[in-house]
Amino acid sequence: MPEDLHATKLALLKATERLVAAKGFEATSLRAITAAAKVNLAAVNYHFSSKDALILAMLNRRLKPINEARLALLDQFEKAAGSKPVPLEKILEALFRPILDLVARRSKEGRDFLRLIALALAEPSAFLKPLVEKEFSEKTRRFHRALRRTLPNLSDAEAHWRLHFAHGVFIHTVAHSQVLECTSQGRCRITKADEVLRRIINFCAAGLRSPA
Amino acid sequence: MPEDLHATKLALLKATERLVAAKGFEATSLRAITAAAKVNLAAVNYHFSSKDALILAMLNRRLKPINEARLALLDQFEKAAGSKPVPLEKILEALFRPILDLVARRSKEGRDFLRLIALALAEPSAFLKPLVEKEFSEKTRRFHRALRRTLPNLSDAEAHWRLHFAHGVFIHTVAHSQVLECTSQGRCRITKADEVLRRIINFCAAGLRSPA
DNA sequence: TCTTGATTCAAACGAACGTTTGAATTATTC
DNA sequence: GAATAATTCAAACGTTCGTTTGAATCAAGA
Repeated sequence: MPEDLHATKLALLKATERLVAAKGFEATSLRAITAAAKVNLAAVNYHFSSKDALILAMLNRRLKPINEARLALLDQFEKAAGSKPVPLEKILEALFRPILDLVARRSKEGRDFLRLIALALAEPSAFLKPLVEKEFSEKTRRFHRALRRTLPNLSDAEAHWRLHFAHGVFIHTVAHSQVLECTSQGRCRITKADEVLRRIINFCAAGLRSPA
Repeated sequence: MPEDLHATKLALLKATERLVAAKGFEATSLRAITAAAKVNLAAVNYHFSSKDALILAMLNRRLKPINEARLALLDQFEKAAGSKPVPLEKILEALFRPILDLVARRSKEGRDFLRLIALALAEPSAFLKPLVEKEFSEKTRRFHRALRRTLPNLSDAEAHWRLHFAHGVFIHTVAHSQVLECTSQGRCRITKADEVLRRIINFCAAGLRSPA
């Protein structure tokens, strides 16, 4: 069943990704998308039934494999740790590496995707809520559990707060990297995934370990 | 010159703040704004000349006093420190307290404003760029300098990275607090400004102090 | 080859948008 | 209190939007 290989659908998903990242959800028209994808205007409603469904499909196409990779990495680190808790730095690596790898592997598409996450989080429009909540709640639960095993002196609430903080570091850093490039006058750039990962993990690990 | 006291302009600014925070920039129409403000549709173009200018005015109305308060606090702490560097926690307090105080003082309006910052950061539309860059670059420069005095072992670039991280913690935490409330199943709430401030400062200070 | 289903296409639909207009109304000044 | 400026108002402008339609085109299976 080569549903996703269908040339028209794929072209639409890619064009949507690029244009929405550049212009935002509402400001990107179906006419612009179909023109960029070189397909007919009616193709969107034919293949996806609506603009909202197209955008959801576009976000899901990237989100799903990334969240699977995150949980797979966490699984792997948990197995490697045996009965012991997973080292804090490994938990953070499982959380952040899949997205940063996407940036490194396919620079333009990866960056676009990060902008889209920031957009989706900020966008108050209702149709994105289910996706954001589903995406966040399940993943957060798993990582919250691992974190409490590794840092047992953290209370349940404190672990939630700090995981939220760590997420903030990561999302803000990668989604608004142009602000950093601007304020640092080009001295700081998000190019090498491993270097950025190391900096972020270093910062977050210290914050997470901080005594109350 | 009671420009800002003009009832129509003020009603428009307030209604814009509320509606844009709830719906986003593009999804909020002038018809919805003028209806909520109980003024005529043409009042926007008469008083602000365009929708974009209205939104910029609305953002500036909140941003300006907050950035002034941030720099004033930093000044105050620098004076108090005399010739010594400002304590790290004081730098962070100067950076974060003015916004959190707005949340505490006027809960609804403060929260709306934080959503607006996240929206403005994520929004790729061009007309916001000058405001965001102006807002960030000047303030960041002052705080970057103070940070390097307090943590002299931090390289110039490292200080930029970590200040960016700290900003991420703060903005993400307050702008997307509903995600935290959701994933923690209501156990974590952004209500008491002082408690949130303490948690954020504690996390960020540890991250900033972390050895390379 | 003919038929059937899937896909593409040009064209149009109604709705909503930001903005403009010019007259009506209100406030200010002399 | 008349004259002048500032503001409000209802109505309309032209544009763009997401979606729908029905015919044209394509791809196989019988």
